[in-house]
Amino acid sequence: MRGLGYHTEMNVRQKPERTRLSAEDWEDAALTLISEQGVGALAVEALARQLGVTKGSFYWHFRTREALLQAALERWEQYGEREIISQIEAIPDPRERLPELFRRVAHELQPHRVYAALLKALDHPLVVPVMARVSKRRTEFLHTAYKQAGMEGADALNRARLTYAAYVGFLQLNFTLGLPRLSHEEFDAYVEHMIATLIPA
Amino acid sequence: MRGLGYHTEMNVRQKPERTRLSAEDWEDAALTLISEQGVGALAVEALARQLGVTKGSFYWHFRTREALLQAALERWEQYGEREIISQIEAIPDPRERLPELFRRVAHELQPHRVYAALLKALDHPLVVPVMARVSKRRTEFLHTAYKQAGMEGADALNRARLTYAAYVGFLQLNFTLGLPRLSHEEFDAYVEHMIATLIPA
DNA sequence: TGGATTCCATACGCACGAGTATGGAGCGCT
DNA sequence: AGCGCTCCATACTCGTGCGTATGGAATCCA
Repeated sequence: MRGLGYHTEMNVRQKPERTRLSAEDWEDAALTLISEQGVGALAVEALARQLGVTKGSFYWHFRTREALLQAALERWEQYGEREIISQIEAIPDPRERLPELFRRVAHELQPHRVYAALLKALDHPLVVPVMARVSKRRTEFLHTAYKQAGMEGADALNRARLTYAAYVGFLQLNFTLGLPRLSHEEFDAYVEHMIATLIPA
Repeated sequence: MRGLGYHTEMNVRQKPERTRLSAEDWEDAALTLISEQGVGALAVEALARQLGVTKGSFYWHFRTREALLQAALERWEQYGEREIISQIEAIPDPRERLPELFRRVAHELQPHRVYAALLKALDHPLVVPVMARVSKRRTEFLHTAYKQAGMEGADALNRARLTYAAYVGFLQLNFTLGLPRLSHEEFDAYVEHMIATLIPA
């Protein structure tokens, strides 16, 4: 569990072994709370209870609640890139990158929980620019991937937009809306259908 | 403006000509407020100010704030279907229905404001079942449309899911995130690209 | 070991928004 | 005219959650 990936040290979130807390501990706890309960549930006293301390601790590390949100979002944004992108870029054949990307993203649902939670928190002014940057970068990544796969300029860009929109919409519909409880086989079939229709042969 | 479509009477939202209010007036005002400011901004005193009355009026028509939300959502759900669907079903050639649907949906952005606002309010327990029902119906409509266009059973269903996910994601990315400020020409090109890739030739 | 610094607890104040109580103005009906 | 019902205003209570003030414990360092 806890399988996100923030925090540099292991052995976090163990109830008895709590000594002193750092700002990063609060940010990590905030991110896990967001991924489980949404941004709206981010309250300082609730977080403090969960960490076994009181508000007094919090307001030593952060000036305000918004400051924590800001820091947590920044942390998430900086951490979240790098991994999958570099893995995909390591694939030699450009025409194999997109299908592989689709399949990997589809089978690692855990890292998308925060993104999905942030998606339904687009009311908040602080998350909008973060999501805008992240979505822009990912769409650009898809854009170059489609170009490397042999598509023309304008088509590659629109295909990238369409692909990312499908990703976002899928998260909303199946993750947070839990719409058509897909079985494992149905889900795989859906992914393969996506690959077949969105990726040029 | 105000161009949604609730309320049976015309002449609503005129400041001086206010006599007595009905429950429907509150529901309509709630929906317009939601489409402009989001569900989180739905406060009874704010609504009352906007309608030129006080809370005393509100709590005569509704037992609680949640009751208003519930009623407004119900109203929106019942009103919002019928129109476009029946228009599309009137098109004789089944293979022309999907492109026409895409183009019509793309050029009537106004009715999607509420849906987009509800999309970023999926935290709230009351909106989840409503959005689930609406999304389910629309996806099923797409499913039959794809079958009528000549696709096989499983492919038609997955294509319908993919299409609707792209729609939802587009709303999130461009509407609420305002991501790549598309010009009118770019937007049309994107829609045509969608038609070309998602609809079988 | 004593002092400075870091981290945390306790106890407040305060704003905001939902819900309640109660009385009053307007209209229909006889 | 008088009564009753509908709709609304005013003035509260109350819970919740942010932020503050201040003192105490733990840790580091000279």
